[in-house]
Amino acid sequence: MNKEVRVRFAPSPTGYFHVGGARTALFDWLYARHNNGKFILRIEDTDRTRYNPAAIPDLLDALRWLGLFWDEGPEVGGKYGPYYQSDRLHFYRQYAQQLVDSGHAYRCYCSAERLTALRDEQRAAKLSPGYDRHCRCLTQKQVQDYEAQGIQPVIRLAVPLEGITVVEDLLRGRIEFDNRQLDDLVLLKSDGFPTYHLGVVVDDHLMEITHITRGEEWLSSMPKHVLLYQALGWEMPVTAHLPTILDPSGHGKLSKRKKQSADGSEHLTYVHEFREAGYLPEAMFNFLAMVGWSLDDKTEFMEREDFIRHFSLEEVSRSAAAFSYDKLDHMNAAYIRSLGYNDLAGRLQRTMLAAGVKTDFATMLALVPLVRERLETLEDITSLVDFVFQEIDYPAALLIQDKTDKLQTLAILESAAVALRTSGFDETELEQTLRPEVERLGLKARQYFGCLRVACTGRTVSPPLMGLMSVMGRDTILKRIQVAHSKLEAS
RNA sequence: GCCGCAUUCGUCUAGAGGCCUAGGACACUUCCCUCUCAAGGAAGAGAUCAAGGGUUCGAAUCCCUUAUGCGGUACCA
Repeated sequence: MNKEVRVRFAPSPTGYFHVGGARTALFDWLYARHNNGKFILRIEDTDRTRYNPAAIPDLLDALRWLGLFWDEGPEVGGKYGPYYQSDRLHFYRQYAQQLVDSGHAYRCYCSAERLTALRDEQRAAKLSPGYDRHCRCLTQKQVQDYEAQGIQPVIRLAVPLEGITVVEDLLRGRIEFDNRQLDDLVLLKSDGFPTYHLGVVVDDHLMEITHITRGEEWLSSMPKHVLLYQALGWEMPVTAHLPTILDPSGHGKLSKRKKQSADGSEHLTYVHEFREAGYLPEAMFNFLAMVGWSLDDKTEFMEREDFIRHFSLEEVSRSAAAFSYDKLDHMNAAYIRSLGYNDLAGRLQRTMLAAGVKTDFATMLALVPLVRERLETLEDITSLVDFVFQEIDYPAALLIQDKTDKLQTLAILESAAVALRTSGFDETELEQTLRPEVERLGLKARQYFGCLRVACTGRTVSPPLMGLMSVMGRDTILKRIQVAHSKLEAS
C-alpha cells in the first residue's frame, strides 16, 4: 500500500553551490533515508543563458563532501533517466503538445517587445502586470499569418478565468489562490526548452517523485503547478516549502547578498568556501540540519544516524532563519575536539600541505594535543603553529614581561639555556626542570614562561609552552633562546 | 499596486489551552582553573511570547484586525 518514497533535489546549474541549496538537499536526503526511500538528483539546466559549466562539478563535489550520495542521477544513472533536463526535451514537447491538443494550452506568437511594452503600460496604469491572453483565441487565419511570418511560438497554459485553485503544503496547510491572479504562464519557450514549471511537473511525474521540497520562494507558483497536474490528469506529490535562510543579522536572504551582511562584514555562502576554510563536513551537516529543524529543546549535537532516525519533514519550521556563523564555528570546534588524534593529525597535515607548509604526520600527531582545543577550523592550524616550521622574528622588547626588566629577562634566558642543555625533553621533564628555575629567580611563572614563550615562538600567545618545546626539540629551542639573548643584549 | 507566507531572548530554537513566574544553545558579562590563549566548570544578564481585540475558568498556544519582515508577480530558476 505504501509507495516507495522518492525525493528529488533539482538544482539549476547557474553558479556555485550555495549553503541554502545544501540545506534543501540535506533535508531531501534525510527524508529519503528516514523512509528507506530514494534520493534523486536531477539537473534543471533549461536556462541556456544562465548556464554555468562550472556549476555541476562544484555541485557534485559539494554533495559528496557532505556525504549526500544520490541513488539516481548524474554519474550514477538510474531507470528514470536521463537526469539532465536538457536531455529530456522530447518529453516536454510531447506533453506541451498534448496540452494544446486537449485545449489546456495554446500557442502564443507575441514578441518579447510586445510583452514588455504591455507590462510597462499596465504598470503605468497601476494595473497588475500580466499577459493579456492576446493569442488565447486566435482565428485559423491569424495563426496561418503568424506561421507564415516564421515566428516560433511559445506554448502557454490556458489558466481558468475564474475559480479558486487550492494548494496543499505539508508545512503550511491549505492555501487558496484566486485564478484571476494567475497568468497564462509559458510552458515551452520558443527555443524548444521548457520553463521551470513544465520541466518540474513533467519530470516529477515521470520520475515518480512522491515528495517535493524546495525554497519557499516557490510557494507562489504552486497553483500553476496544481493546474498543470490537473490538466495532465496526474496525481500531485506532497510538497513542503522550506523556510528561507537569512544572513546572520536576520535580514535579507543569504543567497542574494552574497558576502555582505548588514554590518558590512564578509561571510561565506558557497559550500566549497566552507570546505576550503577548514570546516568539517560532519559539522556542516549537523549545523545545516539544525537550521529549520530541531529534535527537542536540548539536543544540539547528533550523529548522522540519529538525524536519519529522527528527522521528519512535517516538523520543519515555517519561519525563515538567520545563518549563525558564530554557532557554526562553535560546532565546528566541538567536532574538531571530538576527532580521534590520528584522524585530526591527518586532516591537519593535509591542511598544512595544502597551505604549502612541509610537515610530516608524526609532527602533526605530536602537535594535536596542544592545538585541538584551540582550533575553530582546520585552517586555523596554519597560523597557530607556523613558528614551528619557519624562522621567527619579533622585537626584542617583546621578551621583557610585565614587571620585569632587561636584566631579569637576560637572567631567565640564561637560566633556561643552562637548564635545558641537560634536561630530559618530554613535557613533564621540562616542567620539572624549569619550575625550580622560576623559583630560583624569584619570579612568577607567567613572567618566566612568558619570556621563554616569546623566545621560542616569537609571540605572547601560543599553545602550551612545554609541549611545544618538546615537539620542536632541544636544538631548535636552545638556538632560539640563544638568538633571543643576543637580540636582547644588542637592544 | 496586487497575491502569498511568516512573526517566542541580539541569533538558532523548545513550546501543539493549565507542567511557562517561558526551557536549552550560540554570542555577551563575572568568577574558578591556569605558563599565555583556548578548552572546561560555576554564576549572571537577556523575551510583558510583534501590537490590539476576542473565545475560554484559564492562551505563547484557538479566532479576527493591524503592523512589520520576506517572497512572488519573466520565453529565470
